[in-house]
Amino acid sequence: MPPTDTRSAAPEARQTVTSEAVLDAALTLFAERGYHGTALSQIAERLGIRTPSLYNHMRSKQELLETLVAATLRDVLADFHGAVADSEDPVVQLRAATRVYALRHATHRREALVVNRDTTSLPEPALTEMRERRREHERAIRSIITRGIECGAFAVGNAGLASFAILEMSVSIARWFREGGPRSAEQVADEYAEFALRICRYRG
Amino acid sequence: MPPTDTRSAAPEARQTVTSEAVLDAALTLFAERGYHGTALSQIAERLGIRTPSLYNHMRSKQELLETLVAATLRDVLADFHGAVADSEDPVVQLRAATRVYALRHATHRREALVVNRDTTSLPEPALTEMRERRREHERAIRSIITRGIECGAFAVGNAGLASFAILEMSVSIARWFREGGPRSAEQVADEYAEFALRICRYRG
DNA sequence: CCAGCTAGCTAACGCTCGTAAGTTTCGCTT
DNA sequence: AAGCGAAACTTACGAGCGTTAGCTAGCTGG
Repeated sequence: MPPTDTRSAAPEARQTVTSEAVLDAALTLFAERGYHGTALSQIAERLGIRTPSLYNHMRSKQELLETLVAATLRDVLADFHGAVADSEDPVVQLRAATRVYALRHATHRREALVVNRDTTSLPEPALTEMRERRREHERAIRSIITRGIECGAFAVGNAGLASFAILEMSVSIARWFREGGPRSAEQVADEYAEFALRICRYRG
Repeated sequence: MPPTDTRSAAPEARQTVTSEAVLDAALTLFAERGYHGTALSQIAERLGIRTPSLYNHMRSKQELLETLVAATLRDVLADFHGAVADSEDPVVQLRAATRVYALRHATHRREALVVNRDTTSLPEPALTEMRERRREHERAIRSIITRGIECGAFAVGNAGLASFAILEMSVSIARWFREGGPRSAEQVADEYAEFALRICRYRG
């Protein structure tokens, strides 16, 4: 990720901005103030260019949001499928799935904040598509819990309720986690994976 | 709560809007599209009046948000203090505190969504004040957990992590709960209170 | 060494926003 | 019946938004 120094002190080099840098700046500001609370002028300022120059690297403000959300949800699902591939055991799978999900929310805080706050601001074809991806993830977690109940590993009244609770407590890590704080992202993720199993009443 | 019929079919009565109705309309729209995503014209339209007429019932758009957030956080803290007053037992207190918090998020979904999404859009004196109230709540939950660990009722690695997880999984109820769905608000609240104790590893 | 592409720039657009000022309408009280 | 006040209205403003058009400078490849 290129931080793209807001202003190069030396005037010798023609500074140029990549579309990755635009996405990165947009990501930071959307996470901070929300999509509607962020003006393109603020993104441009952060990159050291004028507002219209942004259009050399993007098609529209909405496209920025769409790209960010789509990429994030794609990565989340990829994480998930990678995590549950190693085993068929619901206990192992739920621990691994929660771990990668929690870990992602600690290490990709901005993405998580934007997805959770501003997905609803997407234009309609994309909105439904993105909601479907989230639902797919939720259903997958739920089915792990259901299988765990069936085989006696879990004891929880309602798999849906548990899956919501597990996912959303993990999401919230993005709100308070700070890199360089008392706990590493991995430690937090391990702890949350444990919480997930406790919610499902696995006596580990 | 006065729903204030958007348009009275009968033209006989001079329809008049109260400031409670304005707050209610703002609450609905802020919850739906976010503070920055909502225009005063939309609030006015929902009330069947013209935009400038809103100023007979409020001072500014920001004041609307401030009022809504302040009232909600006040009620949350009142709920909490009412819930933990009955007992000194950390197990009983954590169950009761989680129950009322979860219940509030099921029964006051709009308020919860606005507080969680748009508190950061508040102007600076209010922002710090509101953050302080949330922190106060979080500290109170954490201290219950810490006391539970000390007396051996709970076994959890870190009280802070657990309190975050418990609070945030409850907050998210506002995102999916629907009145008239398969489970009542009370049932969900009870289940979540149980989740909280499981996270803290109380073998109930 | 020049042509062309890239990525800046300025200027300007049309629109919407929040808000202010002043006016009209209408029900209630006296 | 008159008058007052509340709450609606119209009109208008200045600012800021996202976006377009057209121009310019500089690096790159032939």
